[in-house]
Amino acid sequence: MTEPEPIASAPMVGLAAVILAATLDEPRVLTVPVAGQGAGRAEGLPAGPLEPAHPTLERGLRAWVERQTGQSLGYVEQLYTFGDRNRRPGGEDGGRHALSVAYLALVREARPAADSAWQSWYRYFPYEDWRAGRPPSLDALAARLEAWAAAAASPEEGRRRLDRIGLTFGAAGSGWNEERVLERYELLFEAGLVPEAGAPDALAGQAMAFDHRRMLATALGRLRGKIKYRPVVFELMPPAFTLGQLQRVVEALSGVLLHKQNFRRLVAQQGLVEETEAVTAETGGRPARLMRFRREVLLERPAPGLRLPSGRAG
Amino acid sequence: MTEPEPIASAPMVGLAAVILAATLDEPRVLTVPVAGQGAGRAEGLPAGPLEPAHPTLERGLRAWVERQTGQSLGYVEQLYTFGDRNRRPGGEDGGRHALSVAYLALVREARPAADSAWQSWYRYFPYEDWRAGRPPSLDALAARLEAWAAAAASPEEGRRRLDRIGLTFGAAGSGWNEERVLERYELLFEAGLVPEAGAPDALAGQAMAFDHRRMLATALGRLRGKIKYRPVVFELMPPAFTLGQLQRVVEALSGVLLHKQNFRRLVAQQGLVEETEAVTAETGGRPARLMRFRREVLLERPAPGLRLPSGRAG
DNA sequence: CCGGGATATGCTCAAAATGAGCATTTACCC
DNA sequence: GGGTAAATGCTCATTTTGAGCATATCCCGG
Repeated sequence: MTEPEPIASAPMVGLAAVILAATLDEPRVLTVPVAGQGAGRAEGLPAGPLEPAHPTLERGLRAWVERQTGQSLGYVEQLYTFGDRNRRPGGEDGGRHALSVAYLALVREARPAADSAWQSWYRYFPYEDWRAGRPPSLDALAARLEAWAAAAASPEEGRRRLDRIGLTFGAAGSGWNEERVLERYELLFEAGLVPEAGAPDALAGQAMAFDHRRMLATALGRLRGKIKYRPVVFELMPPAFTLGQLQRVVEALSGVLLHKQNFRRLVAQQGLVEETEAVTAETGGRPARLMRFRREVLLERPAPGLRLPSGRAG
Repeated sequence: MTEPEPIASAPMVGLAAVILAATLDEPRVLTVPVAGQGAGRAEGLPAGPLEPAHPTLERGLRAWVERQTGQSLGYVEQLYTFGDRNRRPGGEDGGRHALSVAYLALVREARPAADSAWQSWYRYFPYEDWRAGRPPSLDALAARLEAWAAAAASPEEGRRRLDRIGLTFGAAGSGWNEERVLERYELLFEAGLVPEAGAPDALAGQAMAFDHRRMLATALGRLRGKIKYRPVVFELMPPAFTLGQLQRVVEALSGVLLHKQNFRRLVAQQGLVEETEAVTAETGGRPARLMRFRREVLLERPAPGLRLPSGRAG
C-alpha cells in the first residue's frame, strides 16, 4: 500500500461513497471525520484514492468503505464523476487534475462503526425537509437570494438570477420540485450562502469537507427521482414492514407528505408488496399488517417505482 | 502536447464523447476511425486523454472533439465513468487503471469533418429499431440467446438467464422496453453474441473499437429515458420544424412508432412549442405549420418531456 | 366496562390524463 | 376533377389521479 511517486500531470482519482439509510423515519447519511482543513475536523464522506490493487472502481469503493466504516454495501450505483470545479487547488492551469468518482449506496442496517456516524441528511440541507410544512429557514434564505439577484452586475443578469431562483426554489410558493436538490445547492453556493462558499452561518445547512456536500446533494436528487420509477426504496426497508412505515420512509426521502390512502392504493396495485401472516403491535392505533417486497416485480415488465402524488397530508 | 512518462500505478483518464444528432429521420452518432487493433481500422468515438491543460473535464472533452471532428458541441452531459471491466489489458492486478469519463452530447447540425462520419446508430444496434415492426434479426438472436441459456452450467443458472432474457428483450412479444439498451447489449455480450465478444457475424450489430459500443448503448438508453421527462429532443431539432418532423425524430430516437394525434395533443398541451407564421411545402400532403420550441418552458415548473405513449402506428 | 385517541383499511367520486379512432382540410399529381 | 398524402380537429371509453368519508381495531385512562 505504498503511495507511488506522483508526477505532475497524472490525474489523481479518488472514490467516494454516499451511503444512505432510513431508520426511525429519518433519512441518514454515513459520515467520517476528516482531519484538519482549517479549524479542527469536519465531517466528510467515506472516500479514498483508487489503488492499483482494486480490481474495479466499485470494488475499490467497497474496500474503502469497509475499511473506514465497517459497513458492507449492498445496492451500489455510480453517481457522478466530479472534477469540474473547486477541485483544482493548484490554480487555473498546470497542476494535477483531481477527480472523484462518487457512488450512491443504499443500506438497510445502520450499525455505527469506528469513527463513522449516521447523520440526518437534513442536517446538511434543512430547507429540503417540507414534511412539517415550508421550512422556516427558507424565508431568510429567499431574502438573501433576492439580495444576491439585486446585486447582479447588470439588470439582465439580475433577471436571470431571479428566474433561476424561481425555477429551483419554486415561484411564489407553488411548484416546489423535490428533485432539484443539486440545483438549489449550486445556486446557494454561487450566491455565497453556504459555509463552504463563505457564509458566516449555517442557515443553508451544515458544511462538509471538500466538495462532499455537492456529492450528497447529487445523491439526494438522484434518489428522489429514482424512487419514482424504480423500486429502490425497498433497499432501505427491513424484510417485513407495514405500509405506514414504507410511506414514512418515502416521505423522509422525498421530504414531502403523501396522501395515505392513495399511497397504499398505488403500492397495492403496482404489485410491489405482498402480505405476510404477521401484524404489528406498534404504537397506538389499529395493528398493521406486515408486508414484504415482492422481488418478482424486478423480473416483470417495467418494474415501476413509487410515483409521488402531490398530496400534502394524511 | 508531449505525453508524460507513465508510472506504474497512476490511473490513465480518458474522455470520450457520444455525439448524437437526428437528420432525415435517422438517428446518428459521430464516429472517427481508430487505428489498428487487430485487422485494419475500426470505428470509434471521439476520445482522448485528460490533459493538464484542460481546465475541466467537460472543456477537455470539447477540445478533443473539436480537434478530432471539427464539431463544436452545445448540449453536453456526463454519462458514465467506465473502468470497471474490459479495460484492464494488464491482467487482474498490478498494471494501471484505465478510466474513461464518457459524455453525451446532442447537436443540431451534421456537418461531416475530417475523418469523422455520421452513422445511423441502428448500424450498431439493429435490433433496437422497431419502427418497421419487430426487427427480423431478433428471432435469430433470441434463438441464440436461448441456446446460451440452455448451455448454462446448472438449471438454476439457466433459469436465471431465461429470466434476464425475458426481462430485457420482452417476454413473449409483450413488453419491449425501449430504454433497456444497455442491459440488452450486456446480455448479448455475456452470451458471446457480439463481435467484440467473439461472435462470428454482425447479427447483433457492427462492432466498435474498445468499449465504445458499451458507451453508445449507455447513451441511447439514457437519451431514450430522458426525452420522457426533459425537453431534450429540441436540442436535435432545427429552429423551426413541423410536428410531423418532431414526431419522426422522437420515433427515430426511441425506435417505436407513436399515435400521431395523441402525440400532437401531448406536445400542444405541454406548451412545449408555439406556432410560427410559416408553413412548409414538404412532400405530398397538406402543408404543415412550422413550430418553434418555447424556451420559456425551461423556466416554468417541472419542464416536462415527451412521454411516449405505447401506440404502434399513426 | 366505556369513551377517546390513533392508526389501519375500505370505498366512493369527480377531474384529468390516456389510448384509439373517425372525419375534415388542403396541398400536389396525374 | 379525382386520387393520394399528410396535417388537423374532435369524440369517446378507460384509466389514472387527487381528495375525502366511513369503518375497523388496537391501547389507555378513568
